[in-house]
Amino acid sequence: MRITIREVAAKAGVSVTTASRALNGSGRMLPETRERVRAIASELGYRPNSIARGLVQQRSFTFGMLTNDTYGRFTLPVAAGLSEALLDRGVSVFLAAGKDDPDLVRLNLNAMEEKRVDGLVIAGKRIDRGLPVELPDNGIPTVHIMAACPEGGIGFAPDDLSGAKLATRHLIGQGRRRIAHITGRETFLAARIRAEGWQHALHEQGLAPFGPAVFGSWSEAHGFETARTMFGKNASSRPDAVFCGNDQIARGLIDGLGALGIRVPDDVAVVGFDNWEIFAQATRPPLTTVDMGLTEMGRQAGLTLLDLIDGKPVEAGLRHLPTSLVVRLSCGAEGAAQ
Amino acid sequence: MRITIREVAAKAGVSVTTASRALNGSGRMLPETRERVRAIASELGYRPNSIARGLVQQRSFTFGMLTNDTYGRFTLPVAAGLSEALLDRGVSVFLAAGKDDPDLVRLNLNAMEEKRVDGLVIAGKRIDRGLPVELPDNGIPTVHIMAACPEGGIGFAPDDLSGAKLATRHLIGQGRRRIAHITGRETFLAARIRAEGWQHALHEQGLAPFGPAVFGSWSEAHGFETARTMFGKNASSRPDAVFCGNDQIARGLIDGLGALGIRVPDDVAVVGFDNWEIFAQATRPPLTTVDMGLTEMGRQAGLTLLDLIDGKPVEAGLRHLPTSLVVRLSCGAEGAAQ
DNA sequence: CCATAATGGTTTAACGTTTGCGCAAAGGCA
DNA sequence: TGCCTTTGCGCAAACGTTAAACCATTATGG
Repeated sequence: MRITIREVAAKAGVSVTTASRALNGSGRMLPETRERVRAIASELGYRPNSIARGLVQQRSFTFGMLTNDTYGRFTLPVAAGLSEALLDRGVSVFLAAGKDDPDLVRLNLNAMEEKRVDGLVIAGKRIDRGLPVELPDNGIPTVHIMAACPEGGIGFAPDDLSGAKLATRHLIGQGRRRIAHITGRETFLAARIRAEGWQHALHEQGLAPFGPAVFGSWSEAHGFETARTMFGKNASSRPDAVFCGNDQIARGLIDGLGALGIRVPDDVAVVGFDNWEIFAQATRPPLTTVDMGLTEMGRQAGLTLLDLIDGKPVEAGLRHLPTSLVVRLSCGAEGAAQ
Repeated sequence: MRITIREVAAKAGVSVTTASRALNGSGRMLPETRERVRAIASELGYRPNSIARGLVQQRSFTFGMLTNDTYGRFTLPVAAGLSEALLDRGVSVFLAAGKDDPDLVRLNLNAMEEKRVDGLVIAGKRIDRGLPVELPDNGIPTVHIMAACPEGGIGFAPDDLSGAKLATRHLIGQGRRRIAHITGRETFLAARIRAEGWQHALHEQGLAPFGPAVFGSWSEAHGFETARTMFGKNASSRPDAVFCGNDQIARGLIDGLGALGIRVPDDVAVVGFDNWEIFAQATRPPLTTVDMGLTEMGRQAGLTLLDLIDGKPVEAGLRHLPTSLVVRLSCGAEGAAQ
């Protein structure tokens, strides 16, 4: 049996209450008493029982994170930021990676309700789709990350618009003028917004988009194929840079260009989106790309949830977190980071 | 305030005790009474408070998973299997993705102790390294997944040996005879074992390994470079197949071969290891690779932990779980799955 | 010197469950 | 009838902690 506060109190010769207060830094008592209790607690290896505390305080010091991202590409950075922000507040995070099966989601949601999580993070893969389940209003403070955020809810998403502008402007800054855009399915809001950012940044400088945005799947295959269709023609009618909607498309494009004997970044500069590090770094050449700040997003979501629980005023709505450009070699910049 | 069992009992006109027993299917009572209580509970939307139950039963119905895999490539499939196996037993899983910082690990470990997790899963990236922290003997049942397993502990790992044999035999079955092996750092036990499996499978058929195993980093770059060194010579002294130690090396190799004008699978068949799906599928051609059964590993770890907690006899030691070959196109097989 | 406040605690109740034990009523058996 | 068993349920304690209320003692202010 683990050691309880009762035994600490007994050994210290004080009441359980006093021991509790000594350890929590609350109440009034002789500094000497507090120290004695603490010394004995650590000597005995006492660990407060978070469950018992939870029962009386009506809090579990526990958050739940529900996601449908099976590969963990988005989930894990978010979860890492979340955990990290909560660690020193004593809050742990349940992770339920539940695919898109409504029944599974519901079961997980149930489990979290029974566990009395203090807060809920709904994390998705796209900003215009929510869970495959109507979230019952269970009174649990909730934030949404990269997932559709219901009316009056609180959401976090990357600022796709300025991310796209960042990438495009950088290409312009590198002297590129004929900048194309290859991206994912037009049904994705993110794809439409990024395309819009690309156009904005170009118009800003009096440049015209190089053709319409090429929508397609979010896959390498799409990038690879588009290399052929876009660069197959005579060299004079080719773009000198491409901003891609994600890193996979960018990589497919680069590989496709390689197959056509077109050099990156010499002939064509390429910028991706997502900064999926393990992937972007391995691209040849390493991929310049827009970082969505997922870890920071997780951190902020955690802090916001804490505020919400503490009853602090929290503004509803969607927060677009700043993105940043990670410059590697595919854009032709000098002195790029590896 | 959430609705408690007290209110259910009151509305059903029974004592709290009877209500509890009705809902848990324990005790003796009129079937009619049991049904009435249950109906009222669901009508009221009653959710048992897992915290209160945990306090009296001295269990939290909670596992902790500690990992140092930042990308989630291994962690998320394992976590998915774990959660899934535990869901219908009412157990949820805390995830702490803690890099390799000893202090962070210790903090997370502390948090889990205070949360009174019933079981602990230590998940790593390699089978010959454990946590950067000496695990205190806190009496919490623990299993290790893809991480060094202390004396007398319980561990799960892919069967690297037979996985490597599987891959190599498949290449032999495709008519390949000059089979090379490119893999990761020799300091990794997994690299040495896979190399051994490769040799075994060849000797089995009276074939000699094509040169020594080429150890290096676990990266695409290593595969890409080795394409040059291994295939740069005259065509007669080239392998006709390569078994790679992971999917990244395989992909690097394939890309490198492409750059040399060597066709996969026509000239050289390639098999990887890991079945990192999103990656293997996007390789051109799609990568035949060894699946480590990570999800199944998570599931088994969960079930084992449950047995351990229930006091059932569980044999100590490392369990090597079967791997399977996922045949795509890079090995030249007919009728391969996409 | 009295009223009041501060100090350093303790006592007691509470959080929402489960569970060992008790107990009345009904049934079975000789 | 008398005794034992079964049925159906309630009482009360327990899990480990926090927190509101209380209390005796000592210090403070006018």
